[in-house]
Order: sequence, then C-alpha cells, then structure tokens
Amino acid sequence: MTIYDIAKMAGVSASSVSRVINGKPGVKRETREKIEMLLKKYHYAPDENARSLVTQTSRTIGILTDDITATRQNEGTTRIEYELLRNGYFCFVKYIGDGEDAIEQGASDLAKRRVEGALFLGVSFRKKEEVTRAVRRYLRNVPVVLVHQTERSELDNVYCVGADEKKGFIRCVEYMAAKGRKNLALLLDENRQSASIIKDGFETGVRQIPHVRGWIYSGTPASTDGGARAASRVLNEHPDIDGLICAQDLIAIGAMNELQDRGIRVPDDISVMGEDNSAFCEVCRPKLTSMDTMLSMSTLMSARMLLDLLAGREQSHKITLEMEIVERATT
Amino acid sequence: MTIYDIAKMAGVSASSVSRVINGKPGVKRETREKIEMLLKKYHYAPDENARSLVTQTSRTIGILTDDITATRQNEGTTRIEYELLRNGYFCFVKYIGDGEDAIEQGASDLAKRRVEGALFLGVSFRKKEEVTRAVRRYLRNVPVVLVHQTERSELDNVYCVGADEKKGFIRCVEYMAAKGRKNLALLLDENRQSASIIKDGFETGVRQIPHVRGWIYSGTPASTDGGARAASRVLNEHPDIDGLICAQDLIAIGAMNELQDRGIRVPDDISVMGEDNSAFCEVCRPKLTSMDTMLSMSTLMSARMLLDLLAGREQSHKITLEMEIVERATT
DNA sequence: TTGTAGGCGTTATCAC
DNA sequence: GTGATAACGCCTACAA
Repeated sequence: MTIYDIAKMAGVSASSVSRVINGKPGVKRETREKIEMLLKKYHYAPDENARSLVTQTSRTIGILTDDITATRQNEGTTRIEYELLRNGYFCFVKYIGDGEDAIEQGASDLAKRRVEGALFLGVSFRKKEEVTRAVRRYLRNVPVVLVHQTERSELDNVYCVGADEKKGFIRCVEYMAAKGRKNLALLLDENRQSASIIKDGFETGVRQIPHVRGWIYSGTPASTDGGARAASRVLNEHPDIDGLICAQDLIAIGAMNELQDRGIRVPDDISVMGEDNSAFCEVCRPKLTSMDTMLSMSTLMSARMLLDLLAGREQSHKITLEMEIVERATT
Repeated sequence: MTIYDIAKMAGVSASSVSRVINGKPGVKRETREKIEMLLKKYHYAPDENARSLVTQTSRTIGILTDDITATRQNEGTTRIEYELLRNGYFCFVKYIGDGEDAIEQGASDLAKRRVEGALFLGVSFRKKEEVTRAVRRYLRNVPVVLVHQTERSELDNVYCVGADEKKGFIRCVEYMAAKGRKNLALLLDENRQSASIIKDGFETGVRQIPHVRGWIYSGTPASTDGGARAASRVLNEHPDIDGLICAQDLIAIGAMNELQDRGIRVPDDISVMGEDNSAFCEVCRPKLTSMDTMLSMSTLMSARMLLDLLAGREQSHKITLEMEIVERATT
C-alpha cells in the first residue's frame, strides 16, 4: 500500500494524499476528509525510509554500546532510548565488539542509517584517538555524546557527560574522617578500568587529612566472596582499621559478612561503605551506605543534552557531575 | 557522498560502484581496485534507507516494550538486541505507553520502518485481542514473537515463548513437601499481573499432596518491608508454619529478616524460598533458594526463534519452558 | 566488462 | 486547491 494506491481510490493525486498525511494546508475540506477516511480504513503506514530519503532527515538516533553483561549499563541504554522515543526520535542500537576497529565499524553502521545524532555508552569509548577517528570519518556532522565520560575528544561535535570519580573517593575519605574514622582501607578490584583513578582519589584524600591513614587492597575480586576474603586480610594485617571503603557494593557486603562472622559490629567498631548505591544496599543488613556514581543521572542528562543539541539549543561541551554519598546504617 | 560521487572520481558509472559495494561479479580487477580504493579513502557509508527502499528488505527488527522500570525486562531487551545484531539485523526499539491504542500505535511505528520481524516484550501484550488487531492491521506479513507469553493469538504469523508459572508454583509446593514441610504459606503481591495464576498453582499443589496445608497472604507488597510485615502476620496467625513460598525474592528476604529477628532458624525451623533467582539470592544470608522464572532463557529463545523464522526455517508456534528451582541454603 | 534507464515510496516545486 | 514532475540514493535489468 502506497500513497498512490490511496490516491487512486480517492480519485486524487498522490500530492494531495501527501499533504493530508503531513497536515499541510491547501486541501479542500471534503477532499481531506475523504483521504483521511481511506487512510484510516487501510491503516496506512507511510514508509519512513522513503521519507528519510527525500527529506534528508531520519529522526533517528544511534546508540553504541560495548557491554551487554553490565546491568547498570543496560538500564542506562534503556533509559536513554525511552527519553529519545518520548521526544519523537527512533533509536538504533548497535553493540560493538572488541576488535581492532570496532568503534569505527559501529560509527559506520550508524552513518549508514543516517542518524541525526549518536550516544556512545561504555568504557570502550574512553579510547580517545579511536573515538576521534571514527567520529571524524563517519559522524562528522552530527552531535555525538559520550556517556559516563569526563574527557572528550577535540572535535567540536563531540560532547561528554560524566561524574568525577576521583573527587568522589576523596569525599569518601573525608566522610569517613568526619565520622571519626582514622585508619581506612580501600578495597577494590584492580581490573576495573578506573582502578587507578579510584586509588588516586583515595590517596589524595588520605594525604590531605591529618591523623588519617590509609591502606589499599587492590586485589579484591568484585564479589561478596572477594570482599570477605579481602576483609579477612585487612583485619589480620591491620587490626586497628576502623573504616572500610569498598569500590563496589558487593565487595562491601562480603566484607561486612566477614566482620559480622568475627563478631565485629558495624558501624560501631568499623564503618563500611560501598560504591554504586545499587539495589543491594537496601537488601543487606544493616543497610549499606554507598556512594552513588550518578550513572542514571548521567545517562539521563546525556539524552537531554543530545535532544538540546538536536533542537539547536546551545550546550556546554562537557558536563561533570558530583558523586553523592547516600548514608544508610553502616556508617 | 553518494555512489555517483565515487563513480565520477573513479571515472566509471554508478552501477560499477554499486557492484563493487555489493561484491557482485562482472567488474574488471583494476576497475574494482580503483573503486575500492576510493571507497576506503572517503569512508563511504551507503545509505541503508535508500537501499531498503529499492531492495524492499530492511534487515531491521522491531522491538516493542512496555516497562522501562523492570530491570529484568531491560536485560531481556538488551539480550535480544545483542542476539539480533550478532546476526546482521538492525534493531528498532519502541516503548509503548498505556493509552487506549498504544499497542496499535507501536505496531504502526514498526510498520513505518518496514521491519522484517517483531518482538513484543512485556505484560501489556497479554491483551490478546489488542495484539491480534494491531498485528493484523500493521504487521500481517512479518513474524511476530511474544516474549514471556504462553498464549498466542490465532494469527499464524504470531508465535510465543514463555514459562509456565502455574506449573512452577505447583513444583514449589512439591519441593517443600519433599523437604518434609507440611504447613505452607504463599506470600505474594496481589497487584502482580500473574497473581491469579500463581495462586492457582499454589492451591493446586497443596490440594494434590496429602497432609500438606496451605495459606495465601496476597496483600504482600513486593519489597523487603512488605515481606517482613507479611511474615509477621503469618507467624502470629499460624505459628505452626514451616515453609514460606514467596512470589518474589525481595519478599523472601524481608520475611527471612523477620524470622531471624524472632530467633527462628532458617531453614531448620522454617524453609524459605523466593521467585526470580535474582542477584539478591546470592547476597543475602543464608543464600536464598529461588525459582528461576526462565526470563533470560525465554528472551534468548525468542530471539533465536525469530531468527529461525526469518531464515525460513520451520518453527513451533509455541514454546513453553519449565521454571526451575535453584536450591541454596534456605531450604 | 560497462553504462543506461527505470523504479522503490515519498516530498517539494511548480504550474495550472 | 490540485496535479504533474523531478528529485532523494540506491539497485537491477537490459543493452551496448
């Protein structure tokens, strides 16, 4: 079914049908009504591909992602899609692999669909040169927003939204100190992409506060078991520890289990906090204080930013959010 | 940049360029190489919309979803997208609202993009007549798979994949009985879409096993607090309860907290199990036995099913999965 | 092996 | 108010 079929049945030309479909003026009332009737009767759905072709506007946004196993990232993708769809855009999603030119390949696929904007979501896109190259080659003329990123490429159609993790961990140390904690341990998984940033934040925090000392346990797998084992090591090596900063809620929960098994009270003897402010915080007992990494906020803001850009509104090239500590019962 | 631009630079016609792009034979080696060189040099990305238009194949699958807050559903969407993309399809995602003709609107949007197949994901799509109407009107000629559904519409291009929840709860009762439990309580949130199915399963299970009795507490909010309060009521009204079947992991965890606060041992005094086999099961202590509702399996199978259909392979119109109990430390 | 011409479904620009 | 006609970017007979 095409506009010609409708036109034939209405005894008019395709142009009139097109006018009616697009709500354009210049059609006699009865003609319009007759056409509208037929449109409805046959549940006519205009071909968006053809329309894109002639109007040179696709009303489509491309989303590039790199990790399907990361729950939070999935939720981010979903949230973004929702926000864009609400605003009349279609979404094209593409998962890139980890090959040599995966990013370029992904950007190229978006270009093929003539997207009007793009969002890159995931740690893969921290590779600045690759991103710059891909964008320059395939997405030079559309706005690109890097989600969860605090550094953008030099191209001026590239934007970024992200939270400052270093400052976040400095705050964690300050927070523990404000709670009267003096001997802190940082438990984290060395394999995390941002491990060095986190360590840097922790060390900076410790250094700037007198009478506070800190130790880093970086070989901690990101699981409850990992947390428990790490806590065990901490307690053996530094029995005077009174604050545990865990760079992941699961680690914190595992550590807490170990403390409780040893009869150590949380938070009376040792304060514990996690990172992510995930649903787990509300489930464990006592409920876990945790630093919110602002993932959902930053995904939401990315989508809004892109929408602003597409609407022609000015936007800052870089938005940095502050991570926030959500206090519960473990500190 | 179009094939004409490339053609001009190569000193050939657009058809030769098209042939090279699509790997068609009948192009002289040097011509081909010259064209390939230019294609690479300018990072040429053929317009898929135009291609769709002329070839009448979009290589695009539409996904309709209804709830962005449901974590598991998000993961399902993501998983499906991944599977489809791996197989060379593009994905169009569309969230439907809850208006009168939301489903029809969604189907129409997919039709506009000329999708070659569709997946409907969410409880909204249990409304059989609406789905049938929407499909008949807009997606009559492409395969449509209903995800997490055990009932399909009469149209023969509609398929479904889902797990049998009633049978699942019958099994939970049998499982508890096999563990020697005789007085069971079912804790569930009345507002769940499948509440009546779950109750039916529980009652059927109880009825078919001699010496086993059961009580239903259907006013249980789906949260830890809700679980705790419900457990409290159960204990007051039926102190002889020895098995708690909770239609949601969070409810189970909340109930367990209440039991522990009262000094009741789990599982020695009372067995507890949840539903969903979510990540929470591994985090609480003791670790929670839970019935896996096969959400991830059924999403995966839906994607595979659609791919099969698109490849022209025969497929059953309906696939039913069995929910499985994952035993941990609370039973 | 290559080029020409026509068409996919739509919108836009003119005439009438 | 309405209808030809020419694009949009691509593919595919068919002809050369």
